Amino acid sequence: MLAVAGRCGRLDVEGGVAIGSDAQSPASVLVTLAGVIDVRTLRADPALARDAQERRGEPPELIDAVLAADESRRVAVTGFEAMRAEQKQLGKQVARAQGGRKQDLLARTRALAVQVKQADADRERADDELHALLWTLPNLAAPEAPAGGEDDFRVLDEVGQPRDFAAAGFEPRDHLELGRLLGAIDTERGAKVSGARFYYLTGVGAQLELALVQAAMDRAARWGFTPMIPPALVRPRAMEGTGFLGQAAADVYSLPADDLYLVGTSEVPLAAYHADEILDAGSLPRRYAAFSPCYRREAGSYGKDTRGIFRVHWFDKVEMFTYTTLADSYAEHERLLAWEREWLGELDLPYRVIDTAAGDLGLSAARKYDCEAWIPTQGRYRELSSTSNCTQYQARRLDIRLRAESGTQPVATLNGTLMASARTIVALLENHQRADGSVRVPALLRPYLQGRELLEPIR
RNA sequence: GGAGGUGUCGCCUAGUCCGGUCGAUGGCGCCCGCCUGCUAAGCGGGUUGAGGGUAAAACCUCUCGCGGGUUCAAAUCCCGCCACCUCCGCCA
Repeated sequence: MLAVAGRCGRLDVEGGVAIGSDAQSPASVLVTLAGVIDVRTLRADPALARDAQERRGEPPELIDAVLAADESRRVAVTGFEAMRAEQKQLGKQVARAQGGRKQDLLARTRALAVQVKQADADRERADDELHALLWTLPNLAAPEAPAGGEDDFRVLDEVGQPRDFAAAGFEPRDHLELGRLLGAIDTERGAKVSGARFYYLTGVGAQLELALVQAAMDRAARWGFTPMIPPALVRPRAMEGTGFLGQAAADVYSLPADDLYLVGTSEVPLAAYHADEILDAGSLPRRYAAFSPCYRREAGSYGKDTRGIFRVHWFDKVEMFTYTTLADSYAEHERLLAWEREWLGELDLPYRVIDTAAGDLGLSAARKYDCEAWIPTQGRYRELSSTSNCTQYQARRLDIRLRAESGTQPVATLNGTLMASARTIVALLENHQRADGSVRVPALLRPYLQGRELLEPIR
């Protein structure tokens, strides 16, 4: 749900070979792989990087362009620095010199100043060119991620049994119809006021969302996450740093008059939270759970999921986010998945877990698991939550480091949905409905709904 | 929205009027060593980050909120921006 599938991820993958999941230690492999965005590592082993690009379905030539830009940059840097050093030396002599000798020095140094300025401009241009190229590179797909595109995911697990409504003797209503019966969802007025893909949660619908949010935040806090309510409008830096202005740019709402963006997920403000900071290794992992609205333009999804509130321009979400070391990130990814599963289990929803294919990863993810809940009226599993290991990709862009004995190094960042409101409501209503249109409240939510066990149709 | 003030290496701070001797003072904290039954105190040293360079060093460059300008030379002068603080106005 987080990553909006984009153009880059759609290219056909040819010869993309996923290294089997039995590959020894994922950590040891990825320590080197994840550093690819670091030019020096890339310089040291370009073949590895080219190969990684191909597995994602991306053009490997980009790596060579980066290397060329890097070479030019180093030439420019060396040239500038040599001149600048001379200028500083002469400058010191100028300060001490007198009379004619001073005039001679000034003449030399004046000429040099022009050259230094030129060299500095060259260096800056070379720097910008390298930087621009580097920022177009996506993170490297983990060797374990299945090769291919959107449909090439691997199913890791299925939990629970989809209900047999035929056996129960009634035809399931879809969430929109249930929402009307319960007085919980109003899409007509949502469209009147804001347009297509907008809605009002009304009455018990509003209460249900608040219950879900509170239950999710309470759980996250219990698991050790620091509760957060972050800003939903951010500067370009935060958006770029998290990789959302690349392939997903068309799905981002922007406010050009104020140079701000509406976030599609609180992953953005949570990742940028520690931008430009150096964290003590001892303070990791740092875990945050944020409640925020999420805004998505859903460009390119015309005609998809147009009924109800399954795919909307705005919803609220409780998101988990972790800062940790690269070495720990793989285990943390599994932990985030485990928490997502625990949550879905407590909601009594049948779901499956998939391992997203390399070509369907967002710009910044190295690996992504989605949890998909069964939607009875659609007869299939649909994404309810998603967790990504972004390794050091976002941390490099946002300059978030950790202090270790051997200097500093980028941290690893991970994110995972705990509760995305609109879709969770869809899944709850449809899966827990009864013949009379009432809906059973899972035990976990009852304390947050005044003990109610059933949501009843109004009138 | 209006007026004023502030922004220095983890924290605090000197320097900015009068440009070069300031990559930058001092204290706290932290690290290493000495000393000491132990701890504390004391003594000596170290302690921004990044890039280039090297086998590794040496060495060089950049970094005083950010960006630009003036100058042979900018923490220091000029311009713009940002953030924070105070006061006034407005407002959920």
